[in-house]
Amino acid sequence: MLITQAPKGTQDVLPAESARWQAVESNMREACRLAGYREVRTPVFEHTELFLRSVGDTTDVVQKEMYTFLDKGGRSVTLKPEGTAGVARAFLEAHLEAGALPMKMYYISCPVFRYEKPQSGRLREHHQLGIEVFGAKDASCDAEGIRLALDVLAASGIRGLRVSINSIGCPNCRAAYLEQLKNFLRPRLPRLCDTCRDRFERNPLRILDCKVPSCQAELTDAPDMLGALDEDCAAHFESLKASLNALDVDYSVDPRIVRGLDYYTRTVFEIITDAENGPLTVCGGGRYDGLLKQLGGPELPGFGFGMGVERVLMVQDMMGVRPPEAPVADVFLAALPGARLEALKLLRDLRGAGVACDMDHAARSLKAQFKYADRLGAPYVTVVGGDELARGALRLRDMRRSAEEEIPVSEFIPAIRKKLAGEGAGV
RNA sequence: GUGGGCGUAGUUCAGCGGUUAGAGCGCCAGGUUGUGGCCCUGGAAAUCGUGGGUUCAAAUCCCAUCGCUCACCCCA
Repeated sequence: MLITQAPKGTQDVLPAESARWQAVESNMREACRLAGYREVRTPVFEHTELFLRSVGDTTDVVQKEMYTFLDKGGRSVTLKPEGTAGVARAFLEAHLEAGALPMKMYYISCPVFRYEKPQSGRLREHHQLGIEVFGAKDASCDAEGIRLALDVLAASGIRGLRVSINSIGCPNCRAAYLEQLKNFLRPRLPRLCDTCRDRFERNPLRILDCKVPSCQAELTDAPDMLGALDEDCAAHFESLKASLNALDVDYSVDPRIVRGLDYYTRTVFEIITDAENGPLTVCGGGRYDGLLKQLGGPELPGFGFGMGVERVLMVQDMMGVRPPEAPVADVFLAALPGARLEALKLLRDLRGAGVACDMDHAARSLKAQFKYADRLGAPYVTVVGGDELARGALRLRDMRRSAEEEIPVSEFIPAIRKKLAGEGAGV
């Protein structure tokens, strides 16, 4: 039994996996650079009050999933359960509304925490990539964000995802719709399932998404939100669809997309794939025009999304997308006894010339050093020492071709660089 | 929070009442005293998750507990 164990619902990213993370992250950075987003980093924890007022104090996320605790000063703080609130707070605190608007920001592999029972694709700590834009009211902003998310996924080798969009209107038309929906449901309540009856007061929109067939049967004539949008919200939704078309985004309108965070207005969307156990959302987001005002700031619109890094990697696995493994070292220096200091000097010279190289640090036999080099994936191993070194040369072994040659020390670095440059072209 | 499944070498698993608990892969060593991968030989490695109970006898049956995992809820 090990004396240590990672906390429930957490995952280590071990050296063998970290390159995959970095690849997704660099795809995000590049897409954001091209689209004029700049990185923002905010604290891992915030005042609990921030989430109560943004995410919403009646949501499941706030009511039962937050990591909330008192610090030693008696302040209630919470590990962030999502990315938007902290960025909104930072935007307001730094008075970025006084600068150029819209302000387009992104974040990379931001840890987020939710106290849930872990299962496939769901962790207590996971990481999100995302964007937040403040001060852009047009639906072209929403479409641009969705396009960006798809571009990041495509660059990460993932295709064939479904984009589902919906509009949940503004507080005015949504309130009217909810009344309409509840009036429709009230007489049918006895025939709905237990969870739906529970949802009636808490979150009636969710009932539309119930998977129980008998509930679905009751809902065939239910009013939908899209039909209840007011004029401005309907126009915004039409504009969103036109913008997505302009950006070549294939989407479908899904009136059941709701989202579990209170701050959303108008546009909500999800990017979904089919996992073994059913649909899996890899990215979700939408518009939050009332958020800054609600936090005591100016009335400025907002839009953003969060993308789950672990889920993206999961989809890559499902689709067999596996980035090629880069060797840990391009050249491994296998030192013979008595030549370790020579090897160490050569190591520094090679690195100074930009060659990734490594050597043994465990006084191992030549055989063991070769074995280690092989496991690092090193394409070249150089034997340092012995007769060759005595006459001013090094023996270079090409591990894949099992061929060896002797190179004078003075020509060694240019020679190895030339070989590696050839590799780069071939790959 | 509710409900399933599973805990046996580093790992994937077999064994499911009866001597000293096995295998594949991995690991270490040797075959090759200056050379990896393949092959051969040998070796190390398990208080059978933990605690209690039943039994002449428990990895195996029962109970509890902890852990992992999957689904619901919700979400990335």
